[in-house]
Amino acid sequence: MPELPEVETVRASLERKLVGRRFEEVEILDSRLTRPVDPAEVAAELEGERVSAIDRRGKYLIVRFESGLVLLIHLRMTGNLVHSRNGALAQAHLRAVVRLDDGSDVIYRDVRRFGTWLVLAADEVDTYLAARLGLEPLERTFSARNLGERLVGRRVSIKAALLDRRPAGELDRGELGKLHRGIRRALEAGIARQGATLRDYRTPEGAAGTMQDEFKVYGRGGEPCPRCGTPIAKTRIAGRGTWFCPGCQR
DNA sequence: CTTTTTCCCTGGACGC
DNA sequence: TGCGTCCAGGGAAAAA
Repeated sequence: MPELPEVETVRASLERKLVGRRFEEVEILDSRLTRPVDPAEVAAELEGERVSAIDRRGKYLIVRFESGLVLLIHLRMTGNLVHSRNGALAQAHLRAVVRLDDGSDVIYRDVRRFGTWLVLAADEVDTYLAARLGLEPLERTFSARNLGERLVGRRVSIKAALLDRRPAGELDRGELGKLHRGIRRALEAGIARQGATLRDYRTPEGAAGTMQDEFKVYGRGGEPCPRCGTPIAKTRIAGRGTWFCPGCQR
């Protein structure tokens, strides 16, 4: 599933290929992608637009055009952007195709159809994202202190970052510092390895990431922990599968 | 307000 | 070989 490192990998790749290019022809084949907006309307809005920048905020890709128009893409579970110089022939689960002015194509595939494309005006983007996202974890604005501030009063576990099952609001300063550093290190390692390919994720060049090779517990229920040998346990937190070592991560 | 559950969606794994 | 069931999970929305 595309997490932040995967989305950053996609962003960096598309930035190299798309900035300065014009969207000559846009075809949206799945109406779920733009729902509730008519896909033909979105396609018509995008045609003729020239890309000025590709940014990212959280897991959102932000395609900015010279006109000020913005295309916000979220890959959700299985969304996949591929850059191709040989057309979009017979791709499975093809949901959209963008023909660029250099003759190449950006192909959007999505097995499970959770991904979204949303067109906004430039001045709407910050408001839209701010309502949905917290601080950007690799920016300077994200500090251990403001991480702590956001956890005050929260009683749920910190699973998002660490499989520590204590209430998130009870972390002291030292623990917040460790969590903060851990979040950044994990994200940076993921970006350096082009993301993790557990099943569907691929870079726009079609390559798999390698971060999954670094995972120590994910998907390894019952296997011995590589650090202490305790069998890895699986539980469910906030509706999501969660693996952890009961020896190292109590 | 916070937290939990349900929903969306498909394909792969598994049991019979 | 085939069919039913479960699971994966980001995020919105509904329920608690």
